[in-house]
Amino acid sequence: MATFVSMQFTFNKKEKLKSKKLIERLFTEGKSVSVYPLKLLYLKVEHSNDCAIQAGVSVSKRKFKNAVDRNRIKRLLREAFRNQKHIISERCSYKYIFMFLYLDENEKNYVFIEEKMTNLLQKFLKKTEK
RNA sequence: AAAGUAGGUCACCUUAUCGCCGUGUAUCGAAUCUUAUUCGGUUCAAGGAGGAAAGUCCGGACACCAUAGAGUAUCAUAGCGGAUAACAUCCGUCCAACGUGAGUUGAGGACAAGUGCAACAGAAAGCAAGUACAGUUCGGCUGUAGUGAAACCAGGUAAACUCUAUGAGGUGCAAUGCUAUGUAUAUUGAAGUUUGAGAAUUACUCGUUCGAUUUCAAAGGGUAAGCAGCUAAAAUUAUAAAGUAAUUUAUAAUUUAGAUAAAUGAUAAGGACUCUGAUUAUUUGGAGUACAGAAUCCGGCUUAUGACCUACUUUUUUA
Repeated sequence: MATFVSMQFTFNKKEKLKSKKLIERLFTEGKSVSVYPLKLLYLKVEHSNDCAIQAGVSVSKRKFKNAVDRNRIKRLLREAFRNQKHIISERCSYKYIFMFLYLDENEKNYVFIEEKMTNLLQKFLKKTEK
């Protein structure tokens, strides 16, 4: 049981959204939830591998000009999702693909982003359970 | 001390917890034709962005295209000598310009091959003229004066055309090869008929290669799937020798990222440094720690940028 709990905080290659086809579908057909400055695009998928959720992260080039800043935001988002994803994985029965977008133009600290991530995921659950 | 010139070094550190990436070891499970291989999980171990990784501006390595051949055009380079795989880079040196100086910069081949251009002044700086005076063989023939750096025959200018010498085939790792899935019709090969519309090759010309249609056979568009290419190299460090130096040679040691919506992170505590407020002569509060992220790999150039060190120059002060 202890191993199961520790596994919840991982975010390895399998859980990353990689297929370009799926990403394109997500952007065209996906629905969205947002808690500023975060936005979540999601799509229910039939065929997938073992993991319940595949997630990706995206930061626009217009808002953050330098690659260093973009990387920084992506890492923060990924970290926040990694720590909070148990909210979803415990209660969600379908398979989804996710894409997180960052909308603000300024960099925020980790505590702020993690808080927003929690709110966002709870909002997502409420919306899908209805 | 201030202002400057040249060169070099480092790129905040430590610990804990939770994660990411590939590698290796051990182990567990599954698959296959063999005690071996492949795939997946777990444990442990050692590693995991830069001096510019950036701009993509030069030069190579490497790969493919088979005429990549000849000529023209185009582009690049340009004192002299050297280094290098190569260069528009680097080193030495001469000359010129700038700076009080340490130094910096150079777009430094040729104008007796031809063509073009030239502010102001001047009648005129080529194609058209011409002022004054003097001489005269009476011909706008000769001389002098006036303008100007230069005046009718020479000079300046090649970040003007041009000439000279040297060099350059094209496209780029989304190259290219293999594997998987698997179908319209372009493709390839062979044979028959046809002898020419056209296509490809570097911008053009020549040259070269292909060719229109029918039948048969093979393979294949695309899917940005997977694997290889993919990191051990013009490598790094140390010592010695040669050379003014760039650099070269020899010996020894070391192994140093390989991701692909793209890993190299997050949090906490402590320390270091900088700025700053208070207090005061050692404490304490706050803020900050530049520029910036590998994407086939090297050598440069350019741009961005924090701190420190060394040598030198000028000025001022003191002795």
